[in-house]
Amino acid sequence: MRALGVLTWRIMSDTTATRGSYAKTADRRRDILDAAFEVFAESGYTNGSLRTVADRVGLSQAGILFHFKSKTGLLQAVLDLRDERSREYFATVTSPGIEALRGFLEVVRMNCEEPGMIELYAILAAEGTAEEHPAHEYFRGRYDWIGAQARQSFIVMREEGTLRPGVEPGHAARSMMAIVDGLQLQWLYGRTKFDLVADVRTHLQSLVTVAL
Amino acid sequence: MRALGVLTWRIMSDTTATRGSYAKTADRRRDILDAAFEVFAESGYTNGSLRTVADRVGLSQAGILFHFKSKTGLLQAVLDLRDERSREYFATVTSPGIEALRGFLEVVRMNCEEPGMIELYAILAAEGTAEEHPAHEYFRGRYDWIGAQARQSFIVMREEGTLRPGVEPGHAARSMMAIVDGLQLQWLYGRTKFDLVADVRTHLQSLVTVAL
DNA sequence: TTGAAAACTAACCACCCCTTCAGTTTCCGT
DNA sequence: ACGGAAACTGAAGGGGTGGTTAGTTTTCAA
Repeated sequence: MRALGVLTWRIMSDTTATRGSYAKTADRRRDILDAAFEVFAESGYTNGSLRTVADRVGLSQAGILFHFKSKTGLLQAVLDLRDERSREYFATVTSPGIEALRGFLEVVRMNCEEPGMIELYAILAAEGTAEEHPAHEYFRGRYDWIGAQARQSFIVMREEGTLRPGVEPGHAARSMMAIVDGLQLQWLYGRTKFDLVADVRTHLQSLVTVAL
Repeated sequence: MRALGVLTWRIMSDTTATRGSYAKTADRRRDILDAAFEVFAESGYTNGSLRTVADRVGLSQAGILFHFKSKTGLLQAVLDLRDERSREYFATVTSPGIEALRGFLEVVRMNCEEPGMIELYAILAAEGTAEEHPAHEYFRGRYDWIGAQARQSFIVMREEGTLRPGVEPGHAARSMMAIVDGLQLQWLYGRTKFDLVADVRTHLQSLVTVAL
């Protein structure tokens, strides 16, 4: 009887596995991710420490390593979470062309309302230029994806005749991303106050003939 | 006699001071600065270590702190040295206007030939967004200076009628700096090969009516 | 209510960091 | 050639890092 019970448990444990998380665990993980987002945005990945993340969320350092098995794992989770929104936003709205550009502008506007977003990407993108950096592949892929997406939009617009004459789609795509990154950096130094979204729109407007 | 001698020495030491450096010291310092330039360009300031600088130049870690009293002192020296060139270049060539823009393009071209330059500024500019960072003031001042300089040039050109109609000098200046910073970042990720100087020139050309 | 898994902590490890300092070697003016 | 300053080293101090582990508390299903 008992032996049979244990056997049943063994079998169940092999199939249904380990019992699952507690109710509040999901919230905890989210708290940790939010704190990590802040810390990485302020100090970057290498310089930001698990300890400060832990302090900020009211846990021990080992505690957060229970939820995310390593520091790089935590970074990955942060990036994945933040990617989710813009990616799903793009998935619904976008077909290549003027609408995609407007969507891009919209994403920029959204990021401006959560300044941590700008800090995080500015710092990590620079830090991630080193090939061994855990975020290197992420940003390489990101630039590839956005760049290709944008280029495709400009190509479509050229065929439609809405691309300003003489503008090369590849250059337009690169310059679009560059303007955003560069302006964000200036914005972080905060000396000169300016409307980031307006500046980006002005630049995009110089590339196309239809109103944005 | 002896007491008088000591007195004289005291007086001399007050005026002519300490004897001065050895012959090869200047070269040593230069070697250290070059190595530090490399290390900071690769890993940034916080992450780059004095030890790797020391190893690369064949000195002990304490040895390089004899020449530069602290790590931040070393960074300052690196920045000062690198600033020297472009600053003196600008001082000779520049009066605000189209010539200043051409000079700016020339500086970009120069930096492209020494890629470490691009790495260093991309990484440090992002790292330096934190207010307590030793390079923070440096970059704030740099953006201020270049931005004001550029804006002045665009204003002059507007009066000359060589600024493309509808272009606002402030936006033009910001976008000019942004394009460079942003493209440099893409260039560091190196996936897409492109001519950085050509892209910058194309952008500048979209702002003015005279050929660059 | 009980008992086992999940959640968490404290302590520790091994490593790297910048800086300081007491000595040692190298240079070089006299 | 000598003597003292400059140049440099090795070791140690004090601090912070990510990661591991043994043990404790909390949750929750049966």
